[in-house]
Amino acid sequence: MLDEKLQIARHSLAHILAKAVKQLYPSAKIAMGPAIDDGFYYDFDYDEGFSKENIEEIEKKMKEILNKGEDFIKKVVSREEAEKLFADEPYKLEILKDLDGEISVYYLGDDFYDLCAGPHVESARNIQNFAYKISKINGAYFKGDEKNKMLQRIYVYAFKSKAELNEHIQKVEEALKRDHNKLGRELELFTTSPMIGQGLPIILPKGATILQTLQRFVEDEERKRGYLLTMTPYMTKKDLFIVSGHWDHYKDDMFLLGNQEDENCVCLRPMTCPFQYQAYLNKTRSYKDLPLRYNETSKLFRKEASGEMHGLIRLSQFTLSEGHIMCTPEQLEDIFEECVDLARYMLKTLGLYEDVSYRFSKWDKNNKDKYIGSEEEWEEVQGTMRDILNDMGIDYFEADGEAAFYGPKLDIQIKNVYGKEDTLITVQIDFQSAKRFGMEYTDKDGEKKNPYVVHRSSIGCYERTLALLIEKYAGAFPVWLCPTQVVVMNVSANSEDYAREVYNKLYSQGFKVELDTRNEKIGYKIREAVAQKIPYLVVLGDNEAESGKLSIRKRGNVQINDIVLDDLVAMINKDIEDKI
RNA sequence: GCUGGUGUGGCUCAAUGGUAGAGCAGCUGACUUGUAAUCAGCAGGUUGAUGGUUCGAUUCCGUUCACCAGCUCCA
Repeated sequence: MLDEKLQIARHSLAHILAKAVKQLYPSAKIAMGPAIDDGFYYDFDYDEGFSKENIEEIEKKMKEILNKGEDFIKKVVSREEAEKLFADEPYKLEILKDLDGEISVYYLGDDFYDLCAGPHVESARNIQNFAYKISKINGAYFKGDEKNKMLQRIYVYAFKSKAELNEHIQKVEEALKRDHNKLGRELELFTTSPMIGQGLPIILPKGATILQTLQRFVEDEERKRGYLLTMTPYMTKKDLFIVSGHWDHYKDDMFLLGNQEDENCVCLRPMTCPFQYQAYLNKTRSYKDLPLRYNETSKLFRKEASGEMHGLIRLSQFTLSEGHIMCTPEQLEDIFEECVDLARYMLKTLGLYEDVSYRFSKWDKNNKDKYIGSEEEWEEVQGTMRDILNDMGIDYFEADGEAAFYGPKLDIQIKNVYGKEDTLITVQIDFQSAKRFGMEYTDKDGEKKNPYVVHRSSIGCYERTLALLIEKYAGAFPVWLCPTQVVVMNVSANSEDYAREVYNKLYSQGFKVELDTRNEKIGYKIREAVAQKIPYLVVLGDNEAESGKLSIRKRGNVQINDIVLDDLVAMINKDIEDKI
């Protein structure tokens, strides 16, 4: 829970910022400035843009204003008065239009006032001890609408004390060291190429090894849970997506081969759903066949806006642990729970369970064009979903306008090191597709009925998951996921044969092991292995060669001398079995 | 897509209008060394690309591509 008083103080500081900017740059127009998790921001329309020098001026001016200790004085005004007061502030007038009820203006001294509902601290004196620092300045659309003008958003960290501020700044710096985009490249997990283009990373051998381990794990677990694996095409005639509704609702996000008007136009698939429906349609289904669980490790292709793609989080081509379950209405709740259970099992195994939040993503009834199905149907299925979520005791938050075009979703959300939230896993109820594709089952009573379709991912997008794992573990992955679990190295040429022998034994145990015989660079190669976060280094010299034992260095700088190979094998196996 | 930033060998960084340079990594040879650096040598760059200004551009300007953050959109 956010500290309400703290948020009021931060929001009050936002007005101090606005006043400072207005005094320094009178031509700047003010928009709005709410409190956020680590401070506040304020949006300005200032065509010159704010420079680095401006930042210092602004911070200094804020201090000056704070030191005056003026009171925040509220005045309730009529709409006409407000329009007069803000005649020169077009964004305030725009905001005014959306207001109904009491219109309040807050004064801070004689020379500054702002249209704001409040609440604020009583006086700037109350927040004089706050520590703040402008963290970044970025563009942001007025009212979050890309059709509106892009304004300059000044983000400011704000905390009760200098110590808290510094602690936060340090925390942010530490977090950024785990940035998957930097670390993932350093650890040689992936790279990108300008010749290939945006959103199309090259997964390097170490990254590929991790993804392979993950994929095998996921597919094995899904099989245990009753899923049937499909392998469906990467592309299709557009007919498939016309029936599914994607052609109308998703065409702009698809890669199309050939002229889209042409009958032979081919689409690269942005999702696997309708392909698996065709598998369902392969023969007549009875209620006895349900639930029918299909899974597929799918390569998907989505045309994203150029500014959207980054690192391994948002890609043009990505791999989804995708699945669809066809079930009867009676089975829906159990199936939904089973999907959430699978997702949670995956999160626990990966160590991400504590890091996620649950979003109940609903449609936007003011934007019906974006969806298929009637209002009654939407309200009904969302009601069903809410009941299930409540029955499960999931602590979720609701979000309007985040549903898929065919149904509501439970999105499992996670934040990256920048605090940006993305969907990791999703479970969706689809009440439309079966009808559209004529998917039926013969029920006990002999009636043909449409099944529900539950769309779900089990670890979500593999690339994105890898990104979050890099950040979670700062590259020091759990041993079962490590692309290199053991490095064997020799101190001098004398011990090279022994190192080879140990390497071969470990290799034959199935471990991911590397041999490094550049003994003339022993210091360097150890540092290199440490930097690569290798779980086990086996360093061998004359002593070990003679005794037939091993000296190892475990990740975290734990030195263990004179153990036998079987001990090491047991240690690694235990790590692998424990997963985390 | 929009706003802003960045782009010099594999990596970390120099050079700022005047012949692109260093350390590490790599390769060759010597050394055989026990946890932050053994020695010597070699090789590696149309300074992301492209157009312009200039006697001369890595440096200034335009365009473009890529990377990063934010907004918008989304797995």
